[in-house]
Order: sequence, then C-alpha cells, then structure tokens
Amino acid sequence: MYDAPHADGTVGKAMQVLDQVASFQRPVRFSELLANSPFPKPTLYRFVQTLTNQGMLAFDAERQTYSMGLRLVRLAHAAWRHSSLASVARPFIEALAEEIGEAIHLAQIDHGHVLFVDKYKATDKFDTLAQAGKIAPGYCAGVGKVILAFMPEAAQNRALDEQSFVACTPNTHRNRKTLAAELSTIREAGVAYDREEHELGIISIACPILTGQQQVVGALSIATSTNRYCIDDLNKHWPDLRNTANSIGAQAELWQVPIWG
Amino acid sequence: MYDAPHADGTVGKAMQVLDQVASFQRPVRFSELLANSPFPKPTLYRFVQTLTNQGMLAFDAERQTYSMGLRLVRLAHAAWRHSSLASVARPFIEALAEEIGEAIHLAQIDHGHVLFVDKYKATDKFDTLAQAGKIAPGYCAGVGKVILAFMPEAAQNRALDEQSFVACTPNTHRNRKTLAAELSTIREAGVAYDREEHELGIISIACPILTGQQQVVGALSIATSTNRYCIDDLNKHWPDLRNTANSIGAQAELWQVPIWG
DNA sequence: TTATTGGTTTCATATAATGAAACTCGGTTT
DNA sequence: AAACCGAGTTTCATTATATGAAACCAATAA
Repeated sequence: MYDAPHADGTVGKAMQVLDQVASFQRPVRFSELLANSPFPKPTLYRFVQTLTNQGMLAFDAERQTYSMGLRLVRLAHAAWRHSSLASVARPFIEALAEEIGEAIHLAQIDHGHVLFVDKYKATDKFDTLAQAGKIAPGYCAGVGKVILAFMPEAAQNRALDEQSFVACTPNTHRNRKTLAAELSTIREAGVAYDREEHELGIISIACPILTGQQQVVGALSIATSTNRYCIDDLNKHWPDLRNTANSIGAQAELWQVPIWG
Repeated sequence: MYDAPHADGTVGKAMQVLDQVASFQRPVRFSELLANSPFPKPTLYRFVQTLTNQGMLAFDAERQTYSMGLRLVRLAHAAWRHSSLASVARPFIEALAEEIGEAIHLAQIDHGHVLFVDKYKATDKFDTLAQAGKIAPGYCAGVGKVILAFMPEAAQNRALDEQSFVACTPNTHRNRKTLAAELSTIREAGVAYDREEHELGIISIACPILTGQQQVVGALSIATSTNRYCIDDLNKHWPDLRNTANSIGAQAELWQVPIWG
C-alpha cells in the first residue's frame, strides 16, 4: 500500500501518514484515514495535527478534509533544483524534443520506484509539475527497466524485491524471472523498449544516463503512441537519444547530482 | 532565518532540519548544518539519518553532502494537484497570457510567505517547477500585498507580525505602518501594484482571487519589465486580469481548494 | 608520531509519544 | 424531549523514545 520500511522513529511514522494522505488522490476525512491506518485514533489525530501545523498537510475547515500542504511545494522546489537531474538535463531535453517532435521523459529512481522528474511534449512544452513526481512501477515503463538494468547487483536485487508485478497490460512482465532475463539483454544492448507494457497504445525507447564511472543516475525516453509509430521508427532516433543521454551524464558528473536521489 | 514556530514535537524539529537544508541553496555538509543548528551534534545527526532513510533528504556519499530528497517531489506532485489553485487556474492563466503576451504569476500564501505556485511566460510557456515553490516576502511583490490586503483582520495581523521588512529595493516598504496604509488602499481599489519593490526593473499589477464569500484564495499578476512598459500600460490589462481572477475564484469554489493552503 | 577535525556510537536520563477510556458536540432516532 | 449515535477531541498514567554529554573512530594535518 504505502511504504512502511523499518519505521524509524516518530518522524518515520509521520511520513507514513503523509504518504497515506497522498495515496488518496483527493482531500480526505480524518475517519477515512483512521479506517486504514495502523495507528490508533488519538495517535493519528496528533500526527495530522502536527503535520497541519507544519504546513505539510492542509486542513479545509469547511469540508473537514485534509490534503497535501503547500510547504511541500516549497520544499520540492528546492529538491527539484538541487537534487535531481532535471535542472541540468532541461536544455538537452528541450533541444532533443524540438528536433524529433515527440514526448521526452526524464526519470530517476527513488526507493525502487521510477519517478518522472520532467517531461517535454513538443506540443504542450514543459508540463512539469502536472506530470513530474508521478511514479511508475520499475518493472514496466522503458525508463524503469533501463535504470534497473544498469544498477549495481546489490541495489538491483533490493529494488527487484520491492516490485509487486501487477499486470498493467497483457505485455507486462509478471514475474521476476522474465524481467531479470530482459534486464541482462537490456544491459548488453544499452537500450530498453516499452512495448505497451505500461499502458496500451504507448511505446517507448529508453537509454540510461550514466556517469563516467558507469553509474546510472537516471534515464531518458522517447514515447509515442502506436497509432503513429512503431518500435522501428523509434529506433531511428536512437543515436540522438543516446547522444543526449551521454551529454546529460557528462554534465551531471560535473554537477552535484547524487547517485541515488 | 528559517521558520521555527512553536516547535511541535519531534516531527516539527525534523521539518525544521528540512527547511534548513533547503535554505542552503546547494548540497550541504553535515558540519555546515551543525554550525547553525539549534540542535546538538548527535541529535542533528540522527535527524539527517532518519530523513535520509525516508527519502526526504538525499545523501551523496561521494561528496558527503545532503540535499533535498526526491520523495518530496513525489509528495509535492500530489500537493500541487490537490491542494493548490494551480490545477484549476491553469487553463485560465494560459488563455490570459496568450492574449496579452506578458508573464502571469499565480500565488498563494503559506504561513505568511507568498508562494508562487505557477508561472506562465508567453515565451517559455509554463515553467512550473523551475519557478513554482519560490517564495517571496509578502510585504513586497504585488501578489503578496494584494493577498495580505484581502485577508481577514486576524490572519492579516498574524501575517504582518511575521514580516521582516528587509529592503529589497529602494521602493520596498520598510515598516509596518506604511505597508498597512497601502493595504487598505489596495483593499478599496481591488488592485495592487508592484513598483519595483521586489526587484528593480520589474513592475506588476495584481488582483486577488476571491471566493463567493470574499475569502482570498490567492492572487494573479501580470509582470513586465520597466524597459518595455509602465504601470499605465499594465492598467489597460486590468479588466482582463480582473475577469480571469474572478473566473478562477468561481471555479475554485466549486472545487476543493482549501482557504489557507 | 601526535594533534585536529569531521563524523559516529554509547548510555543513563529526561522527555515526549502512546492509547484506553472518557468526553463533547452536531445530528439522528425513539 | 430524551436517549442515541458517530465523528472528532481531550485526559492521563504508562511506556517508549528522543536526548546530549562524553567517549570513540577514522582520516588528514602538523
């Protein structure tokens, strides 16, 4: 449901509550939270109180509902600028998108989830916050697979353990074995394809973004819909995609991009 | 320096640490944090540990620095979509910006700070995350003043108490009295002007976004630079701005926008 | 080698979180 | 009305957790 690692301390629990509120995709009543909360009533109550005081949650007195607070936006602003690839990658993505006229996704991995941190659609230009921050499971989506493929052994195993293998479409990997097999292919080839594994009608080609020491910091993909193009068409863009990814990687290295976000 | 309200509990302190990390506009060493932290070494240490585990901070082992974590981006995604005006306001702003060809800012207030939640520049289209989440003091910036002006007495006083009146430019208000005076003028007029009070060369005209019950939920402004236009030019756009603000207000009401974020 | 600095761990103590139960307050129902 | 409910809030003795002085452990630097 929502991440519940080894619950470190009180703040860990508070973050758990934050996630829970986020998981409802709408403002939510206290009682709704309580219903599927591991915490007893007064405890949960105090958590939401505190979080609301802190601006991490927002309480609508009118409707008696909680939603995510604006302080998060403030903090995320900093996160996005200083802890993600996005800021260094932007100009490159823009150039690439203009050149090939398809949507470009930039992703990083965060605790086993693929996190879209930026997106550029030739038509609606940057569409950052509306899309950024979205998560997709790592076992489908081109960017997810390519990041997994290039992770070091240990981290990869840890990440694989966290995958749940829900079938998004008929093409989705449904167990660890077939995924692991594809991952090694991907690693050799240096490219991953998403053949409608995440969403029917959407295909993509993805490249890893590597540092000089061959550490993955993220991935870049070109996505399109099947009624316009097929995988072979995307392949034509591979050199460009590859180059852009390399440039970003080089740039990231000079810059202060952390490896695992 | 950074918000330190009435420190509620352990999580409050943890959030304080988050803010502190954000306040450095770059990855930061433990010792740097320690230097201006109210917390003793081991306490601070455990906080950053926990926050890092939780993905709220990111630790770059290479350089031994902390920066904001990606989990914030994930959470902010939800915040932006469900707890802010931005999602309902976007289409309106887009239309307005295209029509008048100047940059439009959308702001909300959060704990006495004006928070830019969206920005549309006719040239670079939406530039959300790069700009959104930025804060500006409430006592300068057109949007800030207009929001303050329309706040209910009590909240206004509380917000005014939190202002520090640092002079950004020669035109900035430098004490509560002159600001309070302008606020009542603004309230009557329904418009606020920023005459290079925040940044030299930048002027703007701002309107409040009100609900049916005349509660401010945010503000909208048209900003431009003095070497292109003067305040009178901006005034020509006032009707449009006003209308857009009204439409957004009406829409927000139907929707689930919380009053104080 | 011996300081020094930046980071990590210990452990007795103080403090803060916990949750069962009791309470309040609109809105039902009898 | 009186009794009842269910969502939200508060109390308070108990327990678990955070705390921070001091000690410890590298790595440089002198």
